[in-house]
Formats: sequence, C-alpha cells, structure tokens
Amino acid sequence: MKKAPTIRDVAAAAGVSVSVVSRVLNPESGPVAPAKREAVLGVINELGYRPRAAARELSVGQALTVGLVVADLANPFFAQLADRIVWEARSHGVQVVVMTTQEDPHLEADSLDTLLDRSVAGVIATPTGANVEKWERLQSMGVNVVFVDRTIAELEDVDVVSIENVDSARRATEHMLSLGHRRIGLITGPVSTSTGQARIHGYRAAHEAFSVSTDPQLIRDVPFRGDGGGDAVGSLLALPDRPTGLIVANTAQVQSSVRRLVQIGVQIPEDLSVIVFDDNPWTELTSPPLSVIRQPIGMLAVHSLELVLGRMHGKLPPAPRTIEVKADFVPRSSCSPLLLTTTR
Amino acid sequence: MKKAPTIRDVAAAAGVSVSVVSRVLNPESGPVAPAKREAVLGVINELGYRPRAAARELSVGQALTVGLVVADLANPFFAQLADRIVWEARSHGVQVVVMTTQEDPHLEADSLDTLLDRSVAGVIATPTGANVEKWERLQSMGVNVVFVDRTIAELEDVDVVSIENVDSARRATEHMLSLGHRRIGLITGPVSTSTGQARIHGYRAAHEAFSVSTDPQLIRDVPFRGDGGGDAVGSLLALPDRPTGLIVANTAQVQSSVRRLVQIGVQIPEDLSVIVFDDNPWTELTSPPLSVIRQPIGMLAVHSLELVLGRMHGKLPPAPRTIEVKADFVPRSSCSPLLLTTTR
DNA sequence: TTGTAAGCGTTATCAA
DNA sequence: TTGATAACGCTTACAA
Repeated sequence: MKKAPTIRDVAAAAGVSVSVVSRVLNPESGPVAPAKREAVLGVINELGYRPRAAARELSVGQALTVGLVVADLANPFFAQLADRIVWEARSHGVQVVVMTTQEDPHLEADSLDTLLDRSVAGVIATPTGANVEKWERLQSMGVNVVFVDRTIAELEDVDVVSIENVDSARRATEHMLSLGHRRIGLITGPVSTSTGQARIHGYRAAHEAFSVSTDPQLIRDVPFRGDGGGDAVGSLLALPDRPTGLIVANTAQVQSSVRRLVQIGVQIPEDLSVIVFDDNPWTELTSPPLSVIRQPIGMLAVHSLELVLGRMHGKLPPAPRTIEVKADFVPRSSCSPLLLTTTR
Repeated sequence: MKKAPTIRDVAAAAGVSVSVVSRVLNPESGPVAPAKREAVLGVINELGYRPRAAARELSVGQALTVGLVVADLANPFFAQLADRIVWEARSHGVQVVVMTTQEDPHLEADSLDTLLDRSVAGVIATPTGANVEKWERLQSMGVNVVFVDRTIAELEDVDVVSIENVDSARRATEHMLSLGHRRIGLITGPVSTSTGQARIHGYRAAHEAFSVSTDPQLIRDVPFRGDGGGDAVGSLLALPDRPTGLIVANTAQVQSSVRRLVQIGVQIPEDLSVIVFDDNPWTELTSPPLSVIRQPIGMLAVHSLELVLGRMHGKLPPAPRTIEVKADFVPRSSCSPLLLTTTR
C-alpha cells in the first residue's frame, strides 16, 4: 500500500516549483521553458506520477465526469447507448458515472443529487418525465443537461437528442397501410412521455394521409416497466374486430410483446404483420425475422456527448439545441399484404 | 449559476463549528449534543446543503466509488451485470464508474490508470487476461479488486466470483451425450482465459464419464470479439464427419453463432442439437427456443459488490475469496435424441 | 462535548 | 518565465 507521488514530489525531484509542474500538466495555463518542461516530463514518467482527480476537482470546482442516467441498462437499447457513450467519453478523457432509475422518479431525484455532489460537468439522461424542478435546479447549478431519446415538454432550455419520432412512426404505419392493412394496433409508451405522444402522432398522421380513420381501441399506451406489452398484445388480439397489423413502438416492451405473440402462437406475418421499434440484436433471429425501425444508436450517443462536451467547454451558443436523427425502416419478413392475410 | 452552500455556511447558520457539522454528517466520527444535532440537521435541510464529494475524497484519500471494467456493455450479459451492480451499489451509497475495454489490453490498462486517478475504493472487472503487473500495482495501492466471470491464473490474492464453469460445461455436454450424441462441437473462449479452459475441461470430463473420446477438431476456441463464432459454426458443419450437437460456451459469440446457423438454414434440433451459454433474453424467442446454461447474473452482481464493499470496510479476512455460483441448465427445445437426428 | 487549525493535492493569482 | 501562496471544502487530530 504505497503512497502515490504528488505534484510536490515531482517538483522537488525536477528542481522546480509546483506551479511549473502544474503548467506542464495544463499547457494552456501558462508558458514553461522547454528545458524545464522536458525535465518535468522526465520525472513524471520516472515516478509514475498521476494527478489526483479529486484534488483537481476541488480546485477547479468541476469534475471531468458526466453522469449517465438511464432507465434500465438491461434494456439492449440503453445498454448499447451506454456502451457508445462510455466509449466516446473515454476518448475525450471524460469518465462516465452510470445511474439507473428503473423509471422511478424517486430514484431519479436521488441520482441527480448524487451527481450534483460529484460536481459532474454534465448529465446525459433519459428522463422519467417527473422531477422538473430538480432538473431546473441542476441546470441553475451550472450542470449541462442533455436529454436523449425522450424529453420533458415543460422543460425548455435543455438540449435534446432523439430520433425523428413522428416521422418514424408515420413511416412504419404507412408501410402497413400501403400493404392494405386498415386495422393496425399500436403499442406505445405512456402518453405522458414525449416519445409516446410523438409516435401516436405519426401513427395518426399516416392514417390521415391514407384517409383511414383511427380506432382508439387499437392504440395502447403502456408503461415502460412491467408486462404491459404482452397484456396489450393479448387484449388487442382478443378484440372482436382484431387488428391485422401491429406496431410496437415502445422499445422497452418489444420483448414482452413478442414473447406473448410467440406464446399465443400467432403466425407472423400470416396472422399478423409486425413492425417493432428498435433493432435489438435478436430481432433477425426470430422466425420470421422482424421488420424494425432502427434507431441509430451511435449517432444518438455521439451527438449527446458532443453537446455536453461542447457546453462544458462553452463552445456552443446558449440557445438550446434539438437534434433529431433519422431512424431507418428495415424491412425484413414480418409484414405481408392484407390480401394474403388470413381472412376470417 | 448559484454557488452551493459549504459546510462552513451550515456551521455559521447553526451557530456551531464546522467539526460539529462534520460529526453530524459522519456520526461514527464523534459525539454531538442532541440539541445541536437537531439544529444542524435543520439548517442542512433548509439550506439544501450537500457535501462535495471531491472535498471528502481529497481529505480521506478514497472515493465512495467503485470502478466497473467490462469488456462490452452491448453484450446483454455484461449489461445486465452492470445494471445489477449499479443498482446494488446505489443502495449502499456507492457510485459506479463504468469503463469498457472491448477486450483490448491497452484500453484496459488505460482504464485502470484512470480509476486509480479517481482513487476508487474498489474495482470489479472482467479482465482481458493481460496487464498482470498493472492489476498488482492497483492492489498494492490499496484498491480492492474483484474479478467477476473470469479470472487471471497468474494473479493470486484476488477475489473471484464466477459460475461453476467446469461443472456447467460438463452438465451441458452430458446432456448431449445422454441423448446419444457422440460428435459434439464446442465453441468456447480463448484457451488463454480461465473460462475457456474450464469449459473445455468440463466438456472433456463429460466425455470421459461416458467413455467417449474427444476429437480436437470439434473444439473451437475463438476470440470474444469478431465473428469467430459464426466462422466456427461454418467450419464445424463443413467437417466430413460433422457434429450432431453443438455447445456454444462463449457468451460473446452466441449471437454470431446462432445467426450463422439461421443463415445456413440448419434445422434445430433435427439437423443439430444446440445448447448455448447464457440465457440472453431472446434465446426463448427463436424457433425453437434454445436450451441454455443460465448464469445467475444477480448472484454474480451481489457477490462481487459484497466483496468489494466488505474489503473497503475491512470487514473481510485477508485471504482472497473465490465464490462459484451454480448455473442452471434450462432445457427448452433445441436438443433431441440422436436417433431422431437426420441420418446421413 | 466542542472548537481550532492543519492537512489532503491541485489550480490560480500575483509578484518577482 | 518562474515561484510563493492562497484558495477549494472536507476530515481529523488535538486542545479546551
């Protein structure tokens, strides 16, 4: 259990003052004579010196750290997002503290407090939708907040990175409509969430474009947690005039929904055409492979990190930025024309 | 951008000294008169005071943080593990800094340095297998290291949490053997890894128990990264005397392997009986649902966190501990008796 | 039981 | 271009 060398040890060994060493460490903070710089660098190397993050943080008042607040790392979408963000951050010398909320506002509030204690420079989050004042306080304390995937309508002045939710839902729905389907089930997130709203909006817009009326019974907004997807599938298929198409636009409920379809023994696409939101790695391993809306996770990660880092370095105009990236529709084999669908 | 209150502000407002406030914050560090304690608590609440983590870290020399170093968060196994660890840590007031190595020793070394800078109290990791001296240095600096899932043979004095690898592979293999299969392919991790070795060991042990000789050609140790699983599948099935059973014991290569099976159009279990390591959420959504070895991820998470925290608080005997948890074999529909398998 | 004051390892200010 | 030295906010002897 040795003690690590400090900046003072380095200074002493190099025969200079601590300020010189500090300036070698942070070049933009001041000039250093080339000769001394070499000497210092040599000593640093020899001693294996590394600056203590805590000391720097205390002095600077801010940590080279961003908080990542996601709902559920076990969800492949968030997991991949986290993977990319962690990776990207590392290349900028920034560490990521990960928190999970499990969609619970209390845990979210807790997480934010903790991140505040750590004086993180920024937070990337998929907000639960609650804690509006908490988010505001966080911002007022100088923490840069970027929402990814979802946002909170009440909260202005916050950067947002998401896919084109309205458009994605519209395209998926139009695909079904153009195949002749007229009763299309939609399983989406809570209407209280930005994604839930936007995707319903897109679904409706598509119907309007095709001059088809929408049946409220076919729209199911279910919570992200729990088995709501499966239940919705069950009740949709139990409808007297059951849908011939199904769009699962709630990323967290895709698995639950598909599991139920498999359990019930629904033949896809003969009995039901299916499109799901988000290209989980397994969606092409089912039979048939599922047609999906593929979220460009890498883009989401890169942009959100770019935004926090940009704000951290004050290199961005103050106006909040909203970045919407396009999500691809990836047709596979889970949709077929209505004519070929079982006529009952 | 307000400035947060400090311990001094609290002390002043409560009419006490900073040490009293500190003692209220850390009860075990000394006594406080009940009356003053209440007063301080009141002020803390009123001011919304929260101690700055960096200041405490600098003072005590250690952070209430553990580093989590995994190979790839995009892999559902690691993602779920991370989710549980983060969750569990939170309930102990500990934060988790996540790093990914992508199985690259350089990135791993980098990550360890960074964690050292942060003075983390402990590290939970799935080591690449390299960086032995780096791990040792980390320990010598007082950082508690716990390996989870895999370990490094050369490194003693380190806690390890894993499944019963030998036994799991043995049980999977015996299942196949008892179904009459005599040529069973094994796709596993590199022999340089503890899991790779152990699982091959279990595979061989099962064969011995059944007095069946093993064909080296059937054993494929492939890297965790890349498409080695798929390639191994391809070459195994191209063998003149091709296997009738396949065990994929490389968690990171399951997807690649199964994808290839699907691409080739192999009928499971008619053409090939299959067992894969790790119950990814989708393994029961394929057709047929796959028989799997299920790793008790929650147990792995709980134990590894328990170990780091235990060591952090010095509540554990110095001897390194090895915890092996049992992995369940979950039979589904991807294995059939040899007699029913296509006779060629 | 309480208060004073000395660290902890950086950065930043300001003379020199 | 350099070097003292004062923060930064907390913990912890040590005195009282």
